[in-house]
Order: sequence, then structure tokens, then C-alpha cells
Amino acid sequence: MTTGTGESTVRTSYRHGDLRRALIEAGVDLAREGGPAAVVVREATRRAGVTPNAAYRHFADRQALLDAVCSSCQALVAQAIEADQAAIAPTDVVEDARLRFRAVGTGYLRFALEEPGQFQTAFSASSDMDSATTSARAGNSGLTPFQLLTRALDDLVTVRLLPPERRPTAEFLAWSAVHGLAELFIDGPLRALPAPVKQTLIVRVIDMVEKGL
Amino acid sequence: MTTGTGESTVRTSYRHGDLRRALIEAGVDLAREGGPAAVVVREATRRAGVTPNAAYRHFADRQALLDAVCSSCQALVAQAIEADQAAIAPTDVVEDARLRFRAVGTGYLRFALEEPGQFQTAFSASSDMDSATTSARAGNSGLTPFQLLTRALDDLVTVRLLPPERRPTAEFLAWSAVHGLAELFIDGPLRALPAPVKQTLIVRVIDMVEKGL
DNA sequence: TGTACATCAGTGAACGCGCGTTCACTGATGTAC
DNA sequence: TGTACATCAGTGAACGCGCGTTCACTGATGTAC
Repeated sequence: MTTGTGESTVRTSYRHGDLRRALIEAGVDLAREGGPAAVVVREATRRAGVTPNAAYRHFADRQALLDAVCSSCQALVAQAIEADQAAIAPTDVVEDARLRFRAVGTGYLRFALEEPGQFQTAFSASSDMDSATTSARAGNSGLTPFQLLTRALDDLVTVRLLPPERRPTAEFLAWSAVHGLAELFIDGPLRALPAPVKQTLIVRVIDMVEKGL
Repeated sequence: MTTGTGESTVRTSYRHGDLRRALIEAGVDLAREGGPAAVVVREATRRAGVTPNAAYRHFADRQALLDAVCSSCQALVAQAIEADQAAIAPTDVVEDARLRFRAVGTGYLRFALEEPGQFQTAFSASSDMDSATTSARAGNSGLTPFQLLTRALDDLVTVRLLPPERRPTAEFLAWSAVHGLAELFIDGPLRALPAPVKQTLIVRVIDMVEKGL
């Protein structure tokens, strides 16, 4: 096994163990605490117990670290969505598809409320929509949030809940509404709203999308 | 007149002229070029042709300057909306109300595409939703974008295009969809989309809101 | 109308901060014989 | 199995940057007499 494909075999790197991974994890913590702007090389190395310049053995520059952290945060969003989808009690195919679609929205918004810093980092500039890159894909399918939405919409067409002619651009419309609410919750004017009201708005926005699509 | 109410009389301040205003204007330029993070005291004073510490005669700290810049940027968004509303050729009351509602969305998104930096600054954290404060209200009614949306929705109820029971929370649903699309355009995954496709999406999102509300 | 004075907007110099990044290095590890 | 060597992950020190903010000041202006 140790001499197998050599691909999935994680050879523990020789001095720190796995500094690259440690730096990304520190970066994800920083993102949680302060959003993308808080993901800085010096603090990440500090938390990994290493000198600042050590980071440059694993990342070309700060942006490279930030990119990796973005990918990890996107994976966390995907996990939240998949958790909501997994909690659905199956009934019939049509209803299942509908609820799986709604779960994309609820999972997305639940994560935005629970981890606003990581949420903002996941979708901050220069994070690619389809970056299925390194790390943190433990426990999920490896799909991005966007891919999960796409799949849910395809299923909606399959079970004839969504007319095929409405399918193109549908992901952008759905994403806009849900993402916009998240932004309003995080640093927009809806920041101070009590939690139950926020929950109501989540349901209403998803209703609007379902109806307006 | 000079000894009148003393309220609207702009007494030119004695050395610079009006440094406070000049700093805000410099800040708005910085916002245009680099968003809220680019609004910094030192560069603003540099552009106003003044030493850095001079700013502290007019603003308690950097945040106070940023707040003033946010308000100015919000006023610019409001102006964009009002411009779109003013361009409507009147027909009947019902259709006018409908188009005025849609113009809130198109003006908002047009501004987001034209001036992404100022747009982001307008709605960055700690900018109050109803800050009808200082400066830059020249040429508009002094209403915030949010107030313009509220008014448009009220009119929709008046002309019976929107059932009264749907009126509460409607501003948040509409705002979410439109604001979310703006975010996707600015630093989200839709950044690189060609302009005509963006225009199509703008129309579709507003359609969705109109239909789904 | 002219003079003395108080005000306070802007100056000049400086502080400490945390950041990104580069340099020559060292010493634990993996590998070849 | 034991030894010599090459590798390269992490070190220690340092750079320059732009930032926010404070200090004691100065000198043009508005005002009181």
C-alpha cells in the first residue's frame, strides 16, 4: 500500500508534519473570525507554530494561501447544503426533488448565518466557481455549492416541476435571491433582525424563487 | 441672507475652504477605485492637499470618514434609481407604478455595474439603512435606495398590483434578489459574463421578483 | 476705521503597528552505496 | 546493516511599506474694543 499509486498516500512531510495543511486550517480559522481580509500569512504561520517565511515553502504568496482557504470554505458551504439534503425524509420522486432544491437554499443560508466570515471568504473575489481543488473535502461529495444547485435544478426539470425552457439561467436567478439575502444578513441592513424573523425571510425568499422561476 | 437661519448658509471655512467636504469627496473617489477598504485617511488627506492629521479636525477617526463616504455612496445609488424612474414615459397609473418599481431594480443594478467600488461601499457594514445624513444629496430627493424601494412597493399596493397581505417583507425579498445579482456580478462567479448576458439576467431577475412576490 | 487679541484649521515631526516578502543559513531526514 | 551525502523544510534576521493616530506648534482669520 505504501508503494501503491502514490496518489492518495499522504506521506507525512518531514519536519512539521504537514505545514501546508496546517496553514490552510489556520487560514480557515482566520476566515471564520474576520472574513477574507483576516487571512494573512503572518498570523497563519504564528498559529501553525512556525516562522512567517516558512509559509513560502508551500504557497507562492499570500493570494495562493487565500485561494486555498477559499476552496476550503466553499467545501464547508457544500457540506452544509448536503447535510440539509440528507435530512430529507423520502416520499415521492417529485416531492423529493423539490425539497432537495429547497435544501440548497436553506443549507446555504444556514451556513451564512452560522459562519459569516467563512461564508464571505468562500465567495470573495478570485474564488473560482468551479474550483474542486485541494483539501477539506472530507465527508462530502467534492461538489461545489454551485454544482449542487445545478444538479437540483436539473432534477426539477426531470420531475417536470420546472419547464425545460426556464432551465437556462435558472441557477443565476435562484443564486441571486438566496445569496442576496445572505449578504443582507451579514453586513447589510438586516444584520440586527431577530433570528426567528430571519428564518421567516429564508422561507419566503425560497418561496419566491420557487414561484418566480 | 447671510445672517438668515444660518443653517443652509455654507460659510467657507477659513483656511482650506471646506476640508470636510474635500475629504469626503476624496473618499468617494477612493471608494470608486478600490471599495470600502481603499477609503483610508492618509490617501484622502493626500488628495485634498493637506497633512494627514488635518483630517482629525473634521472626523473623529477613520470610521467616521468612512461612514460619511458610505452615506455619499448611498446617495449616488439613489440618484441612479431616480434617474431610471424619471426616464419613464407616463401611460396609466397602474403601468407607471409597475415601471417605477422595476426602475428601482434596474437603477440599482446599473449603478452596481458602473461603479462597483462605490456600490460596495454604499452597502458595506456599519452603513445604516436609513442614514439620510450629510452631503452629496444634490439633485435628488434625499431618499435612500431603501426608501425608494419601500415607496415603489407601497404604490404597487395602491394600484392593486400587489395584494396587501404580501406587502410586509416584500422589500426584503425584492432587495435580496437584486442585491444578490449585484454581488454575483461584482465579485462573484458572474464577474466575467459578457455585458449583454448581464442585461438579460437583470431583466430576468426583476421578472422573477415581480412574479414571485 | 484702526488696533489687540483670541480662536482654531492646518503643520511638522514622530510613534508604533502588522503586514508581505527576501536573504543566507542549518540541521533533520531520506537515499545511495 | 552501516556510513556518507544530498535534499529541502523550517530558521533568524532584516527590509520597506502604508497605515492610524498623537504631540506641541503656528499663523491666517474673525471679532471686540
